[in-house]
Amino acid sequence: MTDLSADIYQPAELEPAIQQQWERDRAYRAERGGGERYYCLSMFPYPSGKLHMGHMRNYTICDVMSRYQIMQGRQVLQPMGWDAFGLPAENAAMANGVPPAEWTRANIRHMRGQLKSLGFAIDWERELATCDPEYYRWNQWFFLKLLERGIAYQKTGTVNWDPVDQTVLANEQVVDGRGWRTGALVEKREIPMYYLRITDYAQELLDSLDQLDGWPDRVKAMQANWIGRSEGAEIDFACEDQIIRVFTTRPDTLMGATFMAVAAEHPLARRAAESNPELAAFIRQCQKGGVSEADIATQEKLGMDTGLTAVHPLTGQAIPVWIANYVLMGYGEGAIMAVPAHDERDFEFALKYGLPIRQVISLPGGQTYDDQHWHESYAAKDGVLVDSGPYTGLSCADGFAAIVGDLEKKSAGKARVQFRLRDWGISRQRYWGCPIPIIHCDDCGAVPVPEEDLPVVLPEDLVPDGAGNPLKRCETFLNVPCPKCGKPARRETDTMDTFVDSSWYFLRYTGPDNDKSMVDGRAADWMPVDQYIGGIEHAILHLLYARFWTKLMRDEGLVKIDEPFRRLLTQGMVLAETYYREDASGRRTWFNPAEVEVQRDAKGGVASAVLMADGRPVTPGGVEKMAKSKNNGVDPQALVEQYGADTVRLFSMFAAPPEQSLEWSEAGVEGGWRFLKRFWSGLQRHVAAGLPSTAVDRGALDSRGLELRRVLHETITKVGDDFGRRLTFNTAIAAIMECCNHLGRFEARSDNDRALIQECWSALVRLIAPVTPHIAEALWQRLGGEVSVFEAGWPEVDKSALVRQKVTVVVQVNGKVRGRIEVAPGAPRAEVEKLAQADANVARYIAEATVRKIIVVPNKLVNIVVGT
RNA sequence: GCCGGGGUGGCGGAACUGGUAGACGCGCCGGACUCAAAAUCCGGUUCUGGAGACAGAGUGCGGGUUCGAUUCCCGCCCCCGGCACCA
Repeated sequence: MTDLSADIYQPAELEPAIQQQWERDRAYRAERGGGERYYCLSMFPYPSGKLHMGHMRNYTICDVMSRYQIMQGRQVLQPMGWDAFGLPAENAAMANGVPPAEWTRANIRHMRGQLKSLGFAIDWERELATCDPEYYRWNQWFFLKLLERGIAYQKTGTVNWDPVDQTVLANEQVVDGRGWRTGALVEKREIPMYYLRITDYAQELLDSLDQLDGWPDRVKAMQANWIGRSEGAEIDFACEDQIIRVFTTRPDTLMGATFMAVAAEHPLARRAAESNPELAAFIRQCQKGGVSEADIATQEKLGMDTGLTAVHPLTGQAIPVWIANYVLMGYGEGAIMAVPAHDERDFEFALKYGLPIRQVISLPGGQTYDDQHWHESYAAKDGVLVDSGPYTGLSCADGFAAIVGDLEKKSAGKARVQFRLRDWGISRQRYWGCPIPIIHCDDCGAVPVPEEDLPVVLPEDLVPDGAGNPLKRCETFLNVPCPKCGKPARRETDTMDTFVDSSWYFLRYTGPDNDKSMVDGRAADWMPVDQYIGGIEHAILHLLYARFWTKLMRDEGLVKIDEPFRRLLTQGMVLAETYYREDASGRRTWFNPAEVEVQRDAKGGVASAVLMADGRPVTPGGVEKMAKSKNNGVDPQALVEQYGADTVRLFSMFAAPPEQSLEWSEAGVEGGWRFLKRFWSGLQRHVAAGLPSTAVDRGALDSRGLELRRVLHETITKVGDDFGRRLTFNTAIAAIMECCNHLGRFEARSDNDRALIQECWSALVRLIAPVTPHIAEALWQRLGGEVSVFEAGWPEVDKSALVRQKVTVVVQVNGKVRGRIEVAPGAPRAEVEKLAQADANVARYIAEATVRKIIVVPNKLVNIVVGT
């Protein structure tokens, strides 16, 4: 049967046909087959409209790992869903008047189709969207449980306030301290919000990081720093009839405290301002600007003396109390004792306002304090206390203990552990989110919605206009009788942080059809997730909240696990070159790389770039993250249509290891396309000559055959290790390409050689299958496969094929390569040394010198150390 | 500002535990095929010198440890991610 069209690689016809075959067989239902379970999960997408390269990369990584596990005989769950609530839908609504629900659902439809065209082994029967009431009702239900347990509670929080639109702004809506739509100067404002006591779990979240062997160390380090456990002391300073409580990690420096500083929101600051208009004005000034930590940390340090003094708990000395904008109300006690000699921020502040600086820790070499050169060593803990009264001469550690001990005796302080982590504020003053199930009654206060009334359904026909939450104007939503007393009451209009939605979706995938409970016994079958894959930008917040939520559900008796994700892979960003033209006023117009043609010089360097439309030059603007603002986004869909899904998948796995950023390159895609064409035609030529009827006879192979077979089995070993352990798909693909190059140079001289070629193709098709599943499936059939290539199993390594007759050993003289010798593997040291010195080029370097030492690394290297 | 990561040929990257720097791919150069081009195939390709054998230099910069450093240590520079309401 010779079908001529089958001789040409035509992914546009091939891929949909293969996909239909998989769909017909329901090939990727998680429950299919037997074997050990493997849950392979990628972070679900926000349905922003179109699939972008970052999604494409994320889901391809996940699919490669899933398919590799399927080929290992495992039962694999690879689900997909939609992180469907959030700000972009409201922005889109403002821009074109479409309700967020409509916009979101249309995007989901479109993106689902795009995902399907990429051929992922997803179990679509488990798909979920967080904007569906069947999903978010469980957010609400669980929130009520947390309220009962006291984990959820209400307190005020600070938000960005746009005074013109009279609305709360997200941090990203604050641009240079101004509201994005109105341009008005943003203010801080305190409003009531719901919080979750994540700080109750701070120690456990920190401790259980140790269990996460499969997580990158850098992510664990970031989380540990974020949680920020510090051991120190709380110290009370009397100030008139009040107490200022501070937390410090350095009670040993207490004798060096020369002033105190409180946050602008601190009760003492407010009280002092009541009788002092200047202070009140300063506090108002501190109220300006955004709430983000980066803004606060980089702003100029400002302060003002309150005129009050506090009493030093040990010396009884009066020290001034200041208001300072670098003291945060949200951390510690909102007040600090300032020790300018041993804290860089206190130092900067003291220098600026002429406050005294008192050194209380000795410095290396008996150095004394120098205003001009504040140095990090001033924060060191390895000196001894000086000028510290009874504590002088103690080490920092002993001073710490002695001072805390004395404070405890005086009831003026005690040792305490403090976390940097703050409780999680989950209230959002936005429409497009999960309603917080609370009813406000004038008589009964904030009343939880009774469980049987859940879900509180979000009306889907509202259109936000930028001036506050439209739920506040939606009478049918707002008006409801109080569940306690039955009098008219109003619903809470705040919705939940979308991080709530994404904190447990991976659990819901295990039983998405259960309308009786949040999760069921199936969670135990699949959890924890064996492999989680997503962007490094989620290293802290999402992953911390998901870990926290899992522990909350455990403590509610819903799951039995402590940690949700066994292994984590954080993928890098997708970048592309940018091109622009600048007009007379310096404004830049950005051109998409697809519209630009690059011209190269004789060495291959970039000589110039021109816009294809008009042939005139454009300026390369460097490689940047794909973004609308730089117009350097490349649409995966267009590439799938041009080259097929397999080529796009191949390139994105080949161009960089998954953890690193990936630089987009059209030429690189072409390279992937050429490889697949060669792979296809090479295999077709072999098939066209007729499939061999017998397996290879290893004993009958000549040296060329043994060499090819050794390369093949080394490749199988390497690819298995790269897919299964190292997760470096780029090197796996390189190894497959290299093996193909060997195979292409191999000339069949006998039927046994042809049987070897069959062995090679049979293995190579299976090795490449996780990356390029469609072509592999098609070629597997042509090789005579009767079941899907994904049921065919992973090729086995024949260890006997790996044995080498000779190895090349490098010979160095004083660390520089001077020659190479061939020896039998495991040759005795003496023989290797002799051969190395006998090498003609090596001999030139050792003839005139004395050999002092010879280092031999077996089967690799000889280094002859000579001296004159 | 704080926390985390990165920097290797013309380009993306490889070198896994301190042992041949540059695998694989792109680009470029040369050749074959073609009337010609495209596609395809073959060869070369870190830089400098040399016809070559070979030699010297070389992994952001400056030091250090070591027989040997892209890899370990110290000090810098630049780029990227996160900083709690973007997701």
